[in-house]
Amino acid sequence: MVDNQEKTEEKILKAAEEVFQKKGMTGARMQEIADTAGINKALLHYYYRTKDKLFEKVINMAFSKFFPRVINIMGSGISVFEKIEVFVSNYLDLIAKHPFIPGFVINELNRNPQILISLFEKNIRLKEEGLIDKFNIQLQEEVEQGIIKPIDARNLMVNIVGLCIFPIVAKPIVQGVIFGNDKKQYNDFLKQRKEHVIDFVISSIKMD
Amino acid sequence: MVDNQEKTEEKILKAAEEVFQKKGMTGARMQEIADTAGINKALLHYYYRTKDKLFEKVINMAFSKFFPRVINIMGSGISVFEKIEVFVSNYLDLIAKHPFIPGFVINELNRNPQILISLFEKNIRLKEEGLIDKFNIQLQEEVEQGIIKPIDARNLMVNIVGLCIFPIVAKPIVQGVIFGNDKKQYNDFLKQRKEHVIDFVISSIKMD
DNA sequence: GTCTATACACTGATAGAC
DNA sequence: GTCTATCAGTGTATAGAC
Repeated sequence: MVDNQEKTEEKILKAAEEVFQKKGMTGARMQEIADTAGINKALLHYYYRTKDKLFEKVINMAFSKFFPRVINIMGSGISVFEKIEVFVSNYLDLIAKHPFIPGFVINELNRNPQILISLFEKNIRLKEEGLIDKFNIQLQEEVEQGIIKPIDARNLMVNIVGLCIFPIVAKPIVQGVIFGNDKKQYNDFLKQRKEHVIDFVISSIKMD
Repeated sequence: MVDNQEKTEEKILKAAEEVFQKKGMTGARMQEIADTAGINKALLHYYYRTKDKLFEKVINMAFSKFFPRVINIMGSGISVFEKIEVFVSNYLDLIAKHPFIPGFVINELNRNPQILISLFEKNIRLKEEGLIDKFNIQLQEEVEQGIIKPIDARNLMVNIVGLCIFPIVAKPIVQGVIFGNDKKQYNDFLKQRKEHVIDFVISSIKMD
């Protein structure tokens, strides 16, 4: 019954993803995950002996969904402006597809920072590859050429990712405080964000 | 023993703040809060009958620490550029003083958005006062005067708050991924953030 | 592999003495 | 107000039948 096995494991992971992202590690209940997967609680422990093991798998999936692919755009051979455009566009699409992952990962990492170590082992090592340093070299070249105003790669990258992620992660506050809990206004706001963020960032660093 | 009463309640609230912010609502334990406060678990229930009541008090304190005061800067009589400067400066100081509150509030609000309703009742109602709309009118005036490039208040405010909050809320990722877990580099990064964010935002919207 | 039943520990909350 | 003792409920995890 390899077929059933794979189907069950798939169901478990999908259910675990859903419940963990909604309730968090401590708030999630094995019972609820079992119910969501349409299986028995004991079967959950048959596949993943402990809640910790299951959680580790789920947060690993979440992390690897966001980091490996998109961040490599930074290493491609296009100009800084093009990189900003491609990155923001891809990143916002990814966030739209998985809106709960950024907040979930950030929150659980804050509660237990040592998770990051395990995450690094199983994902692409950014530091070793020197991606950020390489991007910074390109950036400073364009600064010297007078294309871009002085800025360092760390600030720029944090700004870009923050501008992309914040409106989603802080959805209750943005929708509640800024848009008086009007869902439509909030959704319309998100739709125009891609264009706006690209404009905002490039407008900030482009030399007059 | 009014003196002792106040002291105990103070100790409880301080301990509850610490534990709830560190572990979250579901992860926090009444026992740990009692231990941190140096009192008995039963005494906790004597002051706050349930965990929910205590949590509500704590998240209310956290919320009211961030919203009422600083956001009113938007309503003062200074120029848009000055508002940005004052707001970012005050906001980053406030975050530095209470680095765990933004992530705590955002996370708990995501898990239980209805908290916001109770929060609104007990804090200044932003929507009714039309603060954002007033700020937008001022903004559009300066746009028409050719001082500022076209931008709406919602995008600008989300950008500013996001740029301030993100590096703190996502500390494990920023410190871990961007700075290879180098604490000193991360702290140095935070120190230069105030100046950078102000520059970045104004540079983006200032008409050439 | 999948189920039912259950063990065992922990947690929030209360009772009652001081 | 503050403590000790304790209960009822819930949670993770396992045993054992099929």
